[in-house]
Amino acid sequence: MDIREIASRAKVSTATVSRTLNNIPTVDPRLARRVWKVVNEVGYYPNKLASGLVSGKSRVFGLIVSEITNPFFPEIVQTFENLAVENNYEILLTSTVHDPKRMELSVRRMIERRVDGVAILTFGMEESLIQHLRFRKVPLVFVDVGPDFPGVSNIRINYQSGIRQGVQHLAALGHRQIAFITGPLHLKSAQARRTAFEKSMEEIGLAPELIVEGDHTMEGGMRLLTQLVRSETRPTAVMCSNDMTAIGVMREAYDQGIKVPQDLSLIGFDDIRLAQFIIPPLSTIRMSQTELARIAFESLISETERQAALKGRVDHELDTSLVLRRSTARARTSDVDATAE
Amino acid sequence: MDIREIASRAKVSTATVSRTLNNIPTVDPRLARRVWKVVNEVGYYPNKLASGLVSGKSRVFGLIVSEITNPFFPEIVQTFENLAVENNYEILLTSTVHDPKRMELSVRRMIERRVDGVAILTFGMEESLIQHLRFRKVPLVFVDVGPDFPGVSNIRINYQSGIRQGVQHLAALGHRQIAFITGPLHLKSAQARRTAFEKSMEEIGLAPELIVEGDHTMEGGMRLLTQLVRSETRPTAVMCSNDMTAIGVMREAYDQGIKVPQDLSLIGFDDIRLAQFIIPPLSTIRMSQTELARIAFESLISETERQAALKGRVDHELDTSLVLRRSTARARTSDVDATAE
DNA sequence: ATGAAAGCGCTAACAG
DNA sequence: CTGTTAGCGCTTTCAT
Repeated sequence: MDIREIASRAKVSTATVSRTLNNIPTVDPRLARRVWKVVNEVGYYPNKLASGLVSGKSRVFGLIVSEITNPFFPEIVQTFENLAVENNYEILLTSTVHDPKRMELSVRRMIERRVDGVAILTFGMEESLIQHLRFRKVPLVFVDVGPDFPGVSNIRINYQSGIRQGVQHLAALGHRQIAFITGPLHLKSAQARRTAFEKSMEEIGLAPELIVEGDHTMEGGMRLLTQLVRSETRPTAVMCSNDMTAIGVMREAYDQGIKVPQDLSLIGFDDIRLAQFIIPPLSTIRMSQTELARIAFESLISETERQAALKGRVDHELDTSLVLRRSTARARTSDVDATAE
Repeated sequence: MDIREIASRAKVSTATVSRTLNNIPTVDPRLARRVWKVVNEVGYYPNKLASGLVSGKSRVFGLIVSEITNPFFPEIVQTFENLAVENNYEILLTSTVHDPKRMELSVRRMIERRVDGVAILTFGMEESLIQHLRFRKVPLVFVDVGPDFPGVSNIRINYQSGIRQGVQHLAALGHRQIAFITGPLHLKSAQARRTAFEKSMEEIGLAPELIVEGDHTMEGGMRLLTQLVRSETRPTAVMCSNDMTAIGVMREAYDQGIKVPQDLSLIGFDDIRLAQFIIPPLSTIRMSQTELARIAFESLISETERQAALKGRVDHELDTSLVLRRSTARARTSDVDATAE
C-alpha cells in the first residue's frame, strides 16, 4: 500500500495525495476529502523513510544522555518524548555509559539516521566528535559545555541562585559548620557547583573549608559522610553536589545512628524524583529536568526551522532554586552552647 | 557525500561499495581495502533512510512502555539500548502515559517508521491496535498479555515462585497476619500477583484475608497502610504488588511512628533500583528488568531473522525470586503472647 | 567477483 | 489548483 495506490483509488495524482497528507492548504477540499477517505479506509501509513530521504528532513531528534538509569534522566527523556509527539518528531535515544567508544558510536548513529538536531546531555563530549555533527550542519544543544560554534546552543545553568539559597537557609537555621561534597571535579558542572558553594559561604562570612571530593554516586556519599564525621571540625550540615550523593549520606548516617535532620541537616542537588520518596524527604536544589528538556527541545526546533542563513548560537538560561522538604533542621543549640562555654 | 562519490573515488561500482560496507564476503579484498580507505578518508556515513527504504529493513525496534519515569522502565530501556547497539539496531522509544490516544499514536509512529519489530511493555493494549501491527507482519513481543496470534511472542512471568518465597519467609519469621496490597485489578499482571499471594498463603494454611486494592502508586500505598492499620486484625507484615506501593507504605509508617521492620515487616515486588536506596533497604520480589529486556530483544531479533514461512508464537519464561534486604523482621513475640493469653 | 540499471516510496519543481 | 516527472541514496537483480 503506497502513495500511488492511494492516488489511483482516489483518482488524483500522487502529488495531491502528498499535499493533502502534509496539510498543504492549497488543495481543493473536495479532493482532500476523497484522499482522506481512501487513506482511512485502507489504513495507509506513509513511509517516513521515503519522505525523509527525499525531503532531507527525517523529523528525528537525537538525545544523547550518559546513562538512562541515572535517575536524573528519565524525566528528561519523558518530557522530550512528549514534546516530540506534539511536534510530530521521533527521538533517537542514545547513551554513552561513560565510554568514549560508545560516545563515538552515538554520534555515528545520529548521523547515519540523519537526525535533524541533537541534544547532548552528557556533561562533556569530545570536540572532534562534535565536529562530525557540525560539519553536517546538524543543530546542537548542550548543557553548560557547548563549544563556541555557530549552530550550537547552550543551556547555561545558574547554579549560584539555588546554592546560595541552600547555604543561607542552613545558616539561618544556625549552622556554621557546613560541609560540601562535590562531584567528580573533571566535570565542569561539578566545578561550577563547588564554586557556587564557596562563593555563597563567603558572601555571608563563613569559611568554605569542609569541602571533599565525591563522585556523584550513593557509595561516594556513604564514604564521604564517614570521612566528614571523623574530621576535627565535624559538620552539622552537609550540602551535596547531587541527590544521589545526599542519599548515600543519608543511608550512611542511618547506619551510624546519626539522625537526619535532628543530628545532621542535609541538602542535595538536582531534585530527582527519588528525593521525594526517600525518608525523610530530601531538601534539595532543584534544577528542573522538565524545564531543561523543554529548553533543549525548543532550541532544536527553532534552530531547525530557522533559515540556514541566520544560524546562531543562542544561550538559554535555567535557574535553580531551593526546595525545602524534611532533611534540614535547626542546628542543635546544645552544640552551640558547648562551643560557647 | 554519497555512495556514488565513494564509488568513483575508489574506482569501483556503487554495488561494490554497498557490498563491502555490508561485509558481503564475496568482494575482492583488494577492492574492499580501496573502498574502506576512501570511506574513512572522507568520513562517509551511509544513509540509513535510503538503505532502509530499498532493503525493507529499517533496523529499528520499537519499544512501547507505559511511562518512562516509572522506575520500572529505565533499566529496561538501558538494557534494550545496549543490545540494540551490539546488534546494530536503533530503538524507537514511545510511551503511552496511560492514554489510549497516545497508545494509538505509538502504534502509528512505529508503522510509519517501518520498525522491524516491537516490544510492548505496557501491561495491556487494545487488540485492534495490535492488528495494525500484525497486518503488516511486524514481529511483536508482550509481557503476559499477548494475544494468541502467529508472530506474537509472550514473556510469561512466573509470579508464583517469588511470591511464595516471600510468604514463606514471612511465615517463618512468625507472621500470621500478612496483608497484601494489590495493584489496579483491571491489569492482568496485578490479578496474577494477587492470585499468587492467595495460593501461597493457602499452601501453608493461612487465610488470605487481608487483601486490599491499591493502584501501584506511592500515594496508594500510604492510603492503604492507614486503612490496614485501622482494621480489626491489624497485620504484622504486608506484601505489596509493586515496590512503589511498598515505598508508600514505608513512608506512611514512618509518619505514623510505626517502625519498619521492627513493628511491621514489608515486602515489595519488582525490585526496582530504588528499592536498594531507600531506608531501610526494601526486601522485595525480583522480576529482573535486565532479563526481561534481554528476552524481549532476543525474541524480536530471532523472529526478525527467521524465514517468513515459519513465524511462530514463542513463549518465554521469566522467574521471580525473593531478595532479602532489611525491611523484614521476626514478628513481635509480645504480640503473639498477647493473642495467646 | 563486479558492474549497470531498475527501483524502494515519497516530495518538489515545473508546467499546465 | 493539479498533475507529470525527476530524483533522494541506497540495494539488488541480472548480466557479464
